[in-house]
Amino acid sequence: MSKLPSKLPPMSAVRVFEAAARHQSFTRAAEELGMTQAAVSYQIKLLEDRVGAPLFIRLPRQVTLTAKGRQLAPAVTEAFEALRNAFAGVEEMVQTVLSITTLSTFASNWLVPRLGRFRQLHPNIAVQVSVSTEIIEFAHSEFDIGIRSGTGDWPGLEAHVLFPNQFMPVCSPALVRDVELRDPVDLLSLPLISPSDPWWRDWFSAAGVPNVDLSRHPDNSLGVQQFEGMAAIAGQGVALINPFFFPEDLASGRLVKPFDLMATTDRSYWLVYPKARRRSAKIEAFRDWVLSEVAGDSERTSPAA
Amino acid sequence: MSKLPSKLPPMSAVRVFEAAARHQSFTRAAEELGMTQAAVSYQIKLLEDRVGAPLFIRLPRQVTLTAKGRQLAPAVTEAFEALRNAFAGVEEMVQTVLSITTLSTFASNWLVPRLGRFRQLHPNIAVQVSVSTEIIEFAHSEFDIGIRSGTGDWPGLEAHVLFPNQFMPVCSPALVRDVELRDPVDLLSLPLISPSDPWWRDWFSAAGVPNVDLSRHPDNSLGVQQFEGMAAIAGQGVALINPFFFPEDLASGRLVKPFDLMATTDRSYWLVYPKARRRSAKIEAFRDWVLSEVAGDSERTSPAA
DNA sequence: GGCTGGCATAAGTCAGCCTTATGGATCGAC
DNA sequence: GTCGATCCATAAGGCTGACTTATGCCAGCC
Repeated sequence: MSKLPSKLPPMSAVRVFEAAARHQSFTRAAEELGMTQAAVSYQIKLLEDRVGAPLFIRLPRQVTLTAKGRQLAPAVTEAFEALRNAFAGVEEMVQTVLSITTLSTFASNWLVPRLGRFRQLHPNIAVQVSVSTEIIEFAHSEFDIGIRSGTGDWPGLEAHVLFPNQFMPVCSPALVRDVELRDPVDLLSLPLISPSDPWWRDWFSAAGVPNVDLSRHPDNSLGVQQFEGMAAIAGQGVALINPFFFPEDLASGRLVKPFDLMATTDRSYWLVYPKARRRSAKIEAFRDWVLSEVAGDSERTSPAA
Repeated sequence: MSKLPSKLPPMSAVRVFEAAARHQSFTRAAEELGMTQAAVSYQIKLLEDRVGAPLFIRLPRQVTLTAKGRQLAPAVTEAFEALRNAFAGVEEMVQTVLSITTLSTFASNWLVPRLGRFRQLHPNIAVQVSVSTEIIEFAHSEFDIGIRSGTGDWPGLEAHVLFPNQFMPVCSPALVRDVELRDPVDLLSLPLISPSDPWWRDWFSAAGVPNVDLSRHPDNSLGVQQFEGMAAIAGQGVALINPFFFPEDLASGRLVKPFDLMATTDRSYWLVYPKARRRSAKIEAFRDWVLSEVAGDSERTSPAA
């Protein structure tokens, strides 16, 4: 592939040489590198042995580059400058770009509408949102933060609970205007959205209607809560949704709750990130912001209920 | 001078990253670098911690660069390539350029006339000859080899004796054609070249003429044996020279020895170089060549004498 | 002549790099 | 489906070798 790679000398020595050549002084190079003059002398000698020729001429109270040293110095300085730039660029990217993998409905019905506020708080952080229905392993990806549903036991991940994964039937007020709903079982007379969703059974169960038969209902499954909510608003039927995702629609009355009964699960929505990166400023900023937003949600909904 | 130098990550880790990025494989990078796969994994993780973001995505049986890794890799590879080139250039210079500091007469009357043969033997070594009357410290210079006169006790230097520092009066045959020289003291009737040279007293001493008074002779000192020999050939007087430097002139009769008496000294001509560099191929080559040439000289002169 | 500034050298210590060993995960073959 | 091969991660431990401290040397400079 390439002409014999001609092994590079130890990089630590090269780095010391670069500083010493720039300063034409071992002592000042040592200061810059935060080590002693003796260490610089040691490394230079090492490199000279490696190269097979002196790189500095030792004059009484100063050092000068030899011809070989002069040939080497500019190229080395240039290479290190290039490295510094490259790492500075990545460093900036690391600090300013925050990438999130999130569940679809959380993104559309919770995160995206509020992102404007985060951008105002942290104008120098660019948020990249990636939507996925699967849980993405951090080891197999390059996301900074994830929003996922589960029980919070992910090894190696720091997890902050956001809100419970719970469900309640909702529908458009028009759909139930002329219907008398005294008992949960009455809901079965209305069209259900995504009736194949297993949570329906759980909700009826919690409502005292076990072993409900939903096979009769046409399976117009939408799969994504956001769409189910939209369908409900459009009056197409009763959807089982997490009220956290539709605060506006519930507050404005676009969606109504025929029964104020929540089916709870053992799962919640979580904000997670690798434990090792918990000190990252952008991660801290985003986490704190999300948690404060969630706290605001609770304040707004809980006392009102 | 430059914008905050933003400390570079440990170079050893960067080097490992470079190889791993090129191969898209930790195992193959380890092979290239001559270390174990575990060491590569360790260094990569180190760099990722330092940078604050993953650089590789760990897929089942391979690794891929993340966006940050992709941003970093080309720049790093380029920088290392530049370093490799720079060091290769110096390496070549080290191997192919041999610089010598030598005494003037040795250069003109011994070395230069024979250098053609050395070049034939080693066409890939370029010899740079620098003439100096002072002995140059290797620590304060960048010479590979030195030719100097002395007793051979230079600490840190490998020293090979070439021939003794000895003297004999010579002159043009014309100068003595009509002169009867029975006794060394008769030389005093002829013009002496560089009579202020202290070796004259030593030679007369060795010839059984102690405390000779040379103050009468005009002090037309030339200082350099080469010039003294040339003056003698031109018939300007009797010169005290080292016959090693004038083999041709003595053989051809352009110079004659009025008395076959050599004044010896405790000094010799030496070929020296730093002990630490005795393994250098070009130094070995030159040293061996010089010594073989000197051996040839002795063969040619000694049996004849 | 002391004093200062700069580099070299010796000795000793300790961090951290690398190795060995092992485990987990996936892919392919049979 | 099981077994083996491949590749990376991780833990534990050893050992190198990069630093530090201390000292010496040399040359200018007051």
